[in-house]
Amino acid sequence: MMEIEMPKIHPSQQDIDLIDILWRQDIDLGAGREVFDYCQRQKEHELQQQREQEEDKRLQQQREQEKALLAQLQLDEETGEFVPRLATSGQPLQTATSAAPSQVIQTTSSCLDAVVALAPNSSHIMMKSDPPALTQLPLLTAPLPSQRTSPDLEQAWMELLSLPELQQCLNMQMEDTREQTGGYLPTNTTPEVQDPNYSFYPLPNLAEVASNTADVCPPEFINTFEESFPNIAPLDHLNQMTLKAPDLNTHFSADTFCDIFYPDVVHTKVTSVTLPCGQGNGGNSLAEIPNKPTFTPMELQDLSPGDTFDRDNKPEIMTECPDSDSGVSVEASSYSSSPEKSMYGDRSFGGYSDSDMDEMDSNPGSAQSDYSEMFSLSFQPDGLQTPLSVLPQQRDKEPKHAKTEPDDETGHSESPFTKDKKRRRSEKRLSRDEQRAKALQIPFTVDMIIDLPVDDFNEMMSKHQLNEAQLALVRDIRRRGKNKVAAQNCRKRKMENITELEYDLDSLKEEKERLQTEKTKNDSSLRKMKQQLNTLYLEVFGLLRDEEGKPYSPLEYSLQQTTDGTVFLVPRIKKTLSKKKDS
DNA sequence: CTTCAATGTCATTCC
DNA sequence: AAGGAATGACATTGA
Repeated sequence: MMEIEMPKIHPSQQDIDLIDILWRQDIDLGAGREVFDYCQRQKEHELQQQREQEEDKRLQQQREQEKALLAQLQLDEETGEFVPRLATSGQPLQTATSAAPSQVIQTTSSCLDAVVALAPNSSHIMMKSDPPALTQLPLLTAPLPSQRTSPDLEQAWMELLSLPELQQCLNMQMEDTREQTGGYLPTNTTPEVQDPNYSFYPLPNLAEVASNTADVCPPEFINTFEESFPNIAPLDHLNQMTLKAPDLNTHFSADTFCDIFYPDVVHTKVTSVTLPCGQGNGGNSLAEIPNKPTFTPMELQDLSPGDTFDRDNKPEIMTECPDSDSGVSVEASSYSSSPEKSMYGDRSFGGYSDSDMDEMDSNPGSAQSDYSEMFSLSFQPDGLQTPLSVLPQQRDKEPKHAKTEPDDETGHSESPFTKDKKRRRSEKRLSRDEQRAKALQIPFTVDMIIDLPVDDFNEMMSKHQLNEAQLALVRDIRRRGKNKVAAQNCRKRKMENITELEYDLDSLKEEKERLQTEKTKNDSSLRKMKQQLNTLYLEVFGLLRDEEGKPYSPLEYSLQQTTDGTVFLVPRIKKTLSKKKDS
């Protein structure tokens, strides 16, 4: 898999990087790493640091620009777009409620920074993300380090976080959780107020993560890492070692995310499961990754800031969230006048509805190809309902913009995974709404929802207490189900009509042919009869004699027959004379 | 990569 | 008025 192209007199950058990788993987190179041009590496390191400083400056400027932009924009509730803020309208986007604990505010601001840092075009980042979404972040960010795909990945993030249904569902679960726990979260009652606290949950990029981890990871590891991925994209040969990036992130993610998201609140919980970032030997973990995904589902849950909200009391939240993003329809968003709708309401932002969510089910994005392989061991098609179960959906989001399916192109044609994927696809195709219903824990089967008569349906609904999102989903499922059948019938009818019309057309063609044949026969017959008549006429005319016994001239006389069958010999002259008189 | 058929979905109209 | 059928239009998906 790895191709080592060593034999050059002066090792190139790629060679050095490759040596680094090998070294960190504890692969015996037969000599110390310094042997492979230590001085050059020092220079490179200095250059790298210089570059980083410039990059930091740039990021700083970008953050300021973003903040300025935020201050000037206002959310359009109807279109879900940001529009230039009017002087007197609306609340400041970043208004923190008085009820919000200080650490939440702190989280928000730090998150903003992190988000801004993440996204080069970070205006896109101004999407909503409700707190439960945080539960997804570590796991979803796991593949982040493979930053050569960062544009795709960022886009995937944008899309994921922008999903109205995701927001809606998560938001509702947030509310449920808050009700049960009386949690520490801000007790906002209006979406507008809620927005600022939930709007910016960061997706730390690699650089950010690395810097944040500096206090727990040995500097040399960081340096090594930074050197190894100085400009990650160009390292093509690293593409064949895709395993490393996720691992790096797994090491960073625990503390990093906690620090960024919940500097105070979450830390205690997370540290109990913090991955051994501080061990300092990145090489070992790098080498382990391909065979041993660092994140197990449980770990992912533990690392999820979101479960801080109430992990103990409502573990099912975790199982619900992954799918719940797909469970809420556009209408759900609109019904609840949720902040998400105002952010990306209706279809203005690509029209993400529950159907859009489903698309994620079957289309792994390019950015996650490595990712899917990484988690192929722990991934359950739909069974575990661990946070990982969000993966297929998230991955499905991709193809809209990255229509390739790198999973099939990675060269890892491991049949089990491929088969599993195909199987999941077919399952997904059969049970889209079922997955949604499952995600929102709808207590009915989709068939019941669709097929029951209205009265029975209403009765069934009245027997269960469903929240708004569930109701909306049930309505959507029923509407879609009915419409799906209607569409099938319609197409069937259309096809039948077409078939019938084609049959009619054939019949008419045959009829036409038959009539033409008949016409030809009749014409022929008519011609024959005319001929016979003419012959008969001449014969009869030839037999006629005048008083002197001479035959009548055909020029002067003609035979004419009246309606009663009597035949007269009529002189033609009179006829011509009368004609002259008329004229 | 393009094309095409099948299918799902949405919007709209009508009953 | 609500629910559903019908259907055109569009998007997605897989071959």
